[in-house]
Amino acid sequence: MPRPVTIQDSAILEAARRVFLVRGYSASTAEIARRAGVSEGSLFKRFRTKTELFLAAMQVQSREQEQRGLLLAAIGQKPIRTTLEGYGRHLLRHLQIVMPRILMVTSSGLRFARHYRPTDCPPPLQHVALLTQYLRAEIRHGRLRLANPEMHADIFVGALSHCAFCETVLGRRATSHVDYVRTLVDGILRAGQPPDTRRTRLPRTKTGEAPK
Amino acid sequence: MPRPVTIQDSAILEAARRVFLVRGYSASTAEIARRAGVSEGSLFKRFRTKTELFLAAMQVQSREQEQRGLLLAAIGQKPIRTTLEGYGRHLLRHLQIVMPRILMVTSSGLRFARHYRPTDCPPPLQHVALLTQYLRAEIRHGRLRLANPEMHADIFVGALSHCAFCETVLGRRATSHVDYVRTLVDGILRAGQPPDTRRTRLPRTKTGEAPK
Amino acid sequence: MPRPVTIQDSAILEAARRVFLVRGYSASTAEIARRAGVSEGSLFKRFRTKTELFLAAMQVQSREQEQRGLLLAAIGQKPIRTTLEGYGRHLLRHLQIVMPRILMVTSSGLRFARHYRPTDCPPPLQHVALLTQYLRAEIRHGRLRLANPEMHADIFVGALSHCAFCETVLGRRATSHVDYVRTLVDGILRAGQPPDTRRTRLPRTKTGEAPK
Amino acid sequence: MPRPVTIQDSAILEAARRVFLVRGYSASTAEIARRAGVSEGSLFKRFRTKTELFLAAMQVQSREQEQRGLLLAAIGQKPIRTTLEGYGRHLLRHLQIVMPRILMVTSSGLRFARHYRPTDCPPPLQHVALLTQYLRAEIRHGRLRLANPEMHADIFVGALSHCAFCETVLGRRATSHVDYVRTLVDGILRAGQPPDTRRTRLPRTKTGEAPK
DNA sequence: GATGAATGAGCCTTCATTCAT
DNA sequence: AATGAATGAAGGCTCATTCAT
Repeated sequence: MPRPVTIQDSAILEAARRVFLVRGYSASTAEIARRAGVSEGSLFKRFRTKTELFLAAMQVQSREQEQRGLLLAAIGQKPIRTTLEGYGRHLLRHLQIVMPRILMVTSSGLRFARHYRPTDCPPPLQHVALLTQYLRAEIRHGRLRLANPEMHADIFVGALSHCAFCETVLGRRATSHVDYVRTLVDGILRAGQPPDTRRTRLPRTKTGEAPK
Repeated sequence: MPRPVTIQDSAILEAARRVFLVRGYSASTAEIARRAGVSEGSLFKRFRTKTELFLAAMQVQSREQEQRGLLLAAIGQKPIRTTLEGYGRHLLRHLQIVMPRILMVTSSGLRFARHYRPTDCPPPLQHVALLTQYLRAEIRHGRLRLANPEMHADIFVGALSHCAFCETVLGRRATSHVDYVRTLVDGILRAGQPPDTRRTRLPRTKTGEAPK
Repeated sequence: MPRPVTIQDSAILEAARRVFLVRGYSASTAEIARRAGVSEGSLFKRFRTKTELFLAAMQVQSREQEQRGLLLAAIGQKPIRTTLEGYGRHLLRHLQIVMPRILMVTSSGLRFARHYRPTDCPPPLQHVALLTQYLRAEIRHGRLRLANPEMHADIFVGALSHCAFCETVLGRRATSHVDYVRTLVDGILRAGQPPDTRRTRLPRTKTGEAPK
Repeated sequence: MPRPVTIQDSAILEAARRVFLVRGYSASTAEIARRAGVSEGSLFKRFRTKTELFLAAMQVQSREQEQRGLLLAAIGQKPIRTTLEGYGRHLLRHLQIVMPRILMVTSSGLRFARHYRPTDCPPPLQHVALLTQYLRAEIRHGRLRLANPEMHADIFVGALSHCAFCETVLGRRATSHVDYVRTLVDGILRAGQPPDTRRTRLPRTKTGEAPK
């Protein structure tokens, strides 16, 4: 009757995460073991190699499927603004967690591709794809008018991603996330209107004309 | 009278850059020396420390001041669309170079703060500040109408930054940069129109209303 | 439950001593590890630094307190000659061990002061102090007559120290230690007699007179 | 017509000496060159190897022959006390210079023997030999009575050597050199008197009897 | 003759990994 | 299962020495 396992993988992974995110991939396994309150031997019983541990620690276990369900369920039902703002705020929180880890993996010298199954679409693009799917559906329902939904999805995700990126690289910043997301949603809702209409409101001769 | 210098710092830095950007900060100085066709000893004659070499290699020598001049000179003169698209394309090219290096430095485990003067505005925010300055000026000239120029500048820079970020993390991608920038510029030019006005043009019953 | 310790610090120290005493401080840790039959890694698990190892190896664990007790217990009891000769022989043996190490540490380039507490009396002077204390006590007991006990103690220790020094620098030598010590003791015992008295016993016209 | 030599060996040697005596044999040739105000190239033009430079710097160019002449000339002429004190003071000054170098060479890992021509008698012993020769001569002249002149010479040189040794190892010290030498000379002059004579002055039963 | 740029061997030290208990 | 002692393969860095000018 073997002795039961007393060391939780989660404890190791959390310690590894804390250490790797501060010291980079070059952090030593010794420090991680110490932080996890575990012997180095145990570490390597669970993760055969440092790289394996690193990738596991940087892996994100998220409830993305759930959010995906919520977004798709809102199609044609809930107000677009409300839906997009809710999704945007969720996505930003998610990216705040994911971003430092992506940075770490990318710059570890390990190829990013190996981190995710090669068949999967890589995470940032997944969000763009999902949002595009939503926007297209709303367009089909006639609730939204957009010439290029994929581009807009990309800009929307991109801005949030950039926000998370800056916070990761520079530390906290002052901008209100709620306002930030709202402005992004405004951009999408406004895009339905043809720019020509608006242009009449500004001095015709000087501004905003497309280059010939 | 001593033997003339035959090893250029630039050659070392270029080799270091190539190696570091692929293998990360953990890349060995031996490999860098080999790539530069130089002895390890010479490496350390020029850069006393691996860290020093790393930071020097990741440093960006850019002609940002020049672009800054171009942008500010266009105020009230050149068409806004042309100016913004030109600036956007330039910024994207710049970010493609800068992004991988920022990533590397951030996640090297070296403390970022030590290597940039804390009084300086950090690079990504500099671009936002410059663009905001431009947008405000055009608004003052009555050539543009924007409720929140800073936010828009942030979204503009953010989207480009994200674009560069994705390319860095995932590798090349297909999207046309020209189109991408144009869509972003559209967003800014369109933003002058109040969303309320537009909303009346879409079927009332389906869009943007508060959830029942 | 972990693997039991199989490498004794003493084994490492002994090997280090052998190597350092022959090759000097510049001896390589690799050679020491080889001599100790141990991996270099293990070396640095025990001694964090080459310097630390060096100083530990040069440290002397001696039973000086014991000898101190013996000497002081003899005051007023055992014959002075016997006591001094015994102490002298012991001191010489001790110095033969200490001398090469002092030499090594002194000229290693490491600053001596950092490794001995500045409040402590440095080792060679400790012996002088102890012997002086003994001589003074015997003088107080009326068993010895000496104008300058400290000077005599210094000469006594000095001669033995020099003996050990020569052996260290030149290698073994022939002189009988027993005779050497006896002569030194003679010097102290004889010193009680004023030189003037003695001088009369030698042919007046030839010795020690001031030059005409 | 070759360009004349502008760098003096003596300047290099002096710099080397200063550096080696402080930093030990591990001192770098770069530092020595810098201290000497000379390029590393020039250093190695003069001394083919670091070891060669080291040994040359530690070599002593002294006027020992001169002192030898003075001492031997005094035989049977000048008062013994005056002669011995003069010689002692000279020897001490000499040893203060020689001692640190002997320490350095001994602990450099280079074999001491190689430093001096193997046919020569090593320096400390040379002094003992010379002094012995002098004492024997004075004994033959009937100006001195000593059972064991070699032993006394050895003690005399040894005490001075020890004095220099302590100063080298510990730094300056307070003892008056003049007094120190005088006491040593006293020891030799006194030794002529048989210890038995003196013993009568002390309580017979307790002190100083030779062990049976 | 003098210089200092260039080198490569080797040093101290770290660290991922294994292994005996 | 869990420990931590032990290891050996690098890694960063230094330095004596050479060489083109």
